[in-house]
Amino acid sequence: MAFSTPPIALVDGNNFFASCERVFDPTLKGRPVIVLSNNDGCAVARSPEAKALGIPMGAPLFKIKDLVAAHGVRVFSGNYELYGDMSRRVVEVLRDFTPDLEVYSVDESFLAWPGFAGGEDELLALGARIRDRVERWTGISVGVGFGPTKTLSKLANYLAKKVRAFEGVASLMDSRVRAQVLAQIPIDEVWGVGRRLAPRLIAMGVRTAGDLAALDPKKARRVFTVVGERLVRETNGQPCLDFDDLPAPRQSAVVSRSFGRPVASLDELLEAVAAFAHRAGEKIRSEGLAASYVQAYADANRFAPLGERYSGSAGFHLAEPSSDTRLLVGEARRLTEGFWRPGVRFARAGVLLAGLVDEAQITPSLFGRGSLARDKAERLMAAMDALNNRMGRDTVKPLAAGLAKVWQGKSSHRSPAWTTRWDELPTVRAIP
DNA sequence: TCTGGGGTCCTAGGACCC
DNA sequence: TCTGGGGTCCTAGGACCC
Repeated sequence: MAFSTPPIALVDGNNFFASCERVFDPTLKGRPVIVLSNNDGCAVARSPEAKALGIPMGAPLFKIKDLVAAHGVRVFSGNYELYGDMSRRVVEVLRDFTPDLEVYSVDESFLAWPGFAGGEDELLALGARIRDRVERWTGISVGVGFGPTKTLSKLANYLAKKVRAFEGVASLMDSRVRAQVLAQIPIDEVWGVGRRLAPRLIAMGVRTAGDLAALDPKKARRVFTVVGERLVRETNGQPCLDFDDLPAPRQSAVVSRSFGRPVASLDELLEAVAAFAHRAGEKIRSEGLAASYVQAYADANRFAPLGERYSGSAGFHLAEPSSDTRLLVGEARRLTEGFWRPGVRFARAGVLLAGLVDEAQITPSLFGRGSLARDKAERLMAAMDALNNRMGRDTVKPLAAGLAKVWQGKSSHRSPAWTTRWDELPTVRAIP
C-alpha cells in the first residue's frame, strides 16, 4: 500500500571524518580514531572505539590527552580537502537512487521519492540497497532514516544508528509505529531542539519526541514562536520544511580562525584580517558573487573570566557590490583599526562578506568605480585566481596578508589529501 | 599553555517616515 | 501640564545546525 505522504530519507555518514581517514589507512581499523577541529583544538569526529572510551563530542584535546595516550588513540588534524571529496563521491552514488536530492551538509543528504508506490517493506529494502552500495563504492558506512517529513527522517536516522537490530535502516512512515517509538526518544535528539530549548521544553513536561508531537501547535507557537509550531507539526508528520533540490544561493561567506597564540599587536591583527578577507574574496568569486557588506571582527579568549573578555567588530556597506580582493582587504583592515584596542590579546578574528549578489547582475552605482576600472579589476582577480588554482593556494596574494603568519594555528596531525593532490596519492607496495 | 569554523533563520528594538 | 500611531526597514544578537 502506498503512503499518504511520500517518503523522505536522511542518509548520513557514520562518524564521517573518522571514516574518511579510515578508508585510506587500514591500520586504523578497529582502533580509536579522532579528528580534530582547526588549530588542533577539539575532537569533532570520533570512531565508535573512541566514543566507547568516553571521549565526548567537542572535547578539547588538552582535556583528553591522558585518555589519548593511555589507549593509543590515533589523532588527526582536520583534512577538509579529503572530506569534501569523499562527500562528493557519496552524493554521486546517492543520485543514482533519485533525482530529488538535497545535500544538507558535508555528511548528510535528504532524498525524496514523490511518486513512491511501494509500502514499508519496499522502503526498507531500498534503504538497505542504498547503504550497501555507498559502502561498497566509497568505503563509507551510512545510516538511512525514512519519514514523511525531514524532522521524522532525522529521528528515523537516529534510530537506525541507535538500535542495532535495525542494521542501519529505519522508518517512521507509519503513525502507529511513531506513537510507540517517539515516546522513547529524548527531546534533545529532535532536530531543532538545542541546549536552550530543551530545558524550557522539559520544564513544561515535554521530555520526549512523543510529548512534543502531542503538543497543540497553536500553543507551541505562542510559547516558542513559529519555530516551535513547525517542530510540533513536523514531528507529527506534517511537512513544514521545504525540500530544496537546488542549493539556495549563499547569503554570506565567513573566513575566521583562532590564532596559534594570542595576538596583541595591531600589525599582526591587520595581517590576519587581510589574509581572511583575501580568502573570503576567493570564495565568493569562485561562485560568481560579489559582496555589498564587509564586516571584520576579533575577540579575546572567549573562555576567560567575564571581565577579561573583549570582542570587537565593525561593518561597512560598500558603494557597490565588489569581489575585488584589494578593496575587501582595504575595508577589512580599516574596520579592524577602528575596533582594535591596545593591550587586548586577541585569540581569534574573522571577516564576513554579506549582501552577496550575482556578479553578472550588478547595476553600477553612480558613486562606484567606472566600468573601465571594474573591468580591469575583474581581469586582475581572474588572473590571480587562475594562478592560485594551478600553482597552489596563495601563490599570489596581497602583501597585506603577510608572509610571517605568526597568527597561524597548529595542524600537526594532518593526513595526506589522498584523492585530490597528485603528490599525495596513496601508493601501493608489495610487502617483501 | 592548550577550548573549531561556517552557515541559516528568527525576533526585538531602534530609526525613520508620514 | 498636556506630547500620536502605525508602518517599514535595518541591525544586533540569539538559537540552531553540522
